[in-house]
Amino acid sequence: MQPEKLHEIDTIARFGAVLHEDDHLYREGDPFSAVYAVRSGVFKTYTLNGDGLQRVLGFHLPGELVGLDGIASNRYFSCAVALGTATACRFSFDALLDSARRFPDLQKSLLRLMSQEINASRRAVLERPAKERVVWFLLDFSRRLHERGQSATHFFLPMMRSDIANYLNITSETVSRAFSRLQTEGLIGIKQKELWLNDIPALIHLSSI
Amino acid sequence: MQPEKLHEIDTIARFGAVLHEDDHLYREGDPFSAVYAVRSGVFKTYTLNGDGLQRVLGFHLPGELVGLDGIASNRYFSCAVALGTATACRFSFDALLDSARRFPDLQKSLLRLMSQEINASRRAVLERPAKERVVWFLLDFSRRLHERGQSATHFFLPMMRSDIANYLNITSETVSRAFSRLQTEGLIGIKQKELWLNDIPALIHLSSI
DNA sequence: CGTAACTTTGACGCCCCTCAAGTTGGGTGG
DNA sequence: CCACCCAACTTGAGGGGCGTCAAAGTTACG
Repeated sequence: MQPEKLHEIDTIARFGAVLHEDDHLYREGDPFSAVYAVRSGVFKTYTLNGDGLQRVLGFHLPGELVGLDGIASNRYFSCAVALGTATACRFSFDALLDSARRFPDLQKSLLRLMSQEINASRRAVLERPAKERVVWFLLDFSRRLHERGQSATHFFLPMMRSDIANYLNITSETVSRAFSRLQTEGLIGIKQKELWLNDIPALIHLSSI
Repeated sequence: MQPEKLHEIDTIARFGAVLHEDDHLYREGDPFSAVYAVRSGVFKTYTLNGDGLQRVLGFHLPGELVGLDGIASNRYFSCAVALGTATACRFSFDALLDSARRFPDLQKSLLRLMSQEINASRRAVLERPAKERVVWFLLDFSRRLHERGQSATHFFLPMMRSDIANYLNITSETVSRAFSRLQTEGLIGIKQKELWLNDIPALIHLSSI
């Protein structure tokens, strides 16, 4: 959103407490009353299928909005959990709607944000082979970190391999094998959760998204 | 949306001409100025990838809204084409936004519609085996027809096998084999584009969505 | 009736899932 | 501080589902 609107937003925002690993912003089925803007750290959103297993919907960095999926049924459609220490800013949805009515720019921003989610490129990548999905994930994460002033070539992956795998709809073994292969090819370096992207152009060529 | 709001909507709606097979409501990249409500017939939405191939995003029945994806970038993100004779109702987006400001219920309806698209169950089904995808497609189409007063057990599929396949991210051969298998199992009957669902409970059990 | 587009069916191969075993690293308690 | 434990990660072997390729069957339309 535009910086000149931030003072408007502040009037309806309530800052939440500091969250730690496994703390939830909200859970699937909770009554919907607010959306949250990530302020620091990384959040994971997921739903639970019939067997109680997670289906990872996304990883959310500072500045991104979570909870919009609750609009549809007045209950949250997903769970949002902190991956490590994190903070988020709460926006009462009723107040946000009211402001949106009075400020057309805010209304448009809200609609634009939701429209972007509908068009999300993640859907396209789920139709590609496993290796391309993994490369796309790394490039997407890198780009979003870079947009927030962090290094695009050296960063940490706060989530487990199984979360990445679940998000990309492949198995953690396949993610592991893809990482290993990319490392022996020299395109990335990886040590635990620490990651280097050595040849972003080559990676972009590989992902072809 | 609520019937009691329809007279409001009519004031901003402009009825378009009758469309025929292959006529487009809009094309990817066109400047975004309006959304469309399907009034009769079926529309297909799709994007074009780098090689000029289609990627089918959805099939849209009377009462459903298409074109919302254009909000994100002020240009349509997809193409919308009629599958046979069809009509659609045009809503100027600026007028719609203005009305949404004055009528909170309309604002909420719009947001709810978009939120539903974000949560669309289609995403979940793309993570299932081919046969389940096909069964889900049939059940989804059947349900939506039934909600519009048509038969849930006997109907026509206006799209080609390759469109169904593309939509479900499998090949048309796999769709064909799934149809054949379901027919020999007695769960469906299929002759050209004419379809019977003989055992919906069994099909629901198969799709497990 | 002929042609082109669509659909169906079969054979084959590869990618990725499953299953299994081994390795690594962080956390805990003695 | 060290030994232990458990979760997470890595690596390998084997199998099955689905894509690819090919060919025959079917329908629409001139």
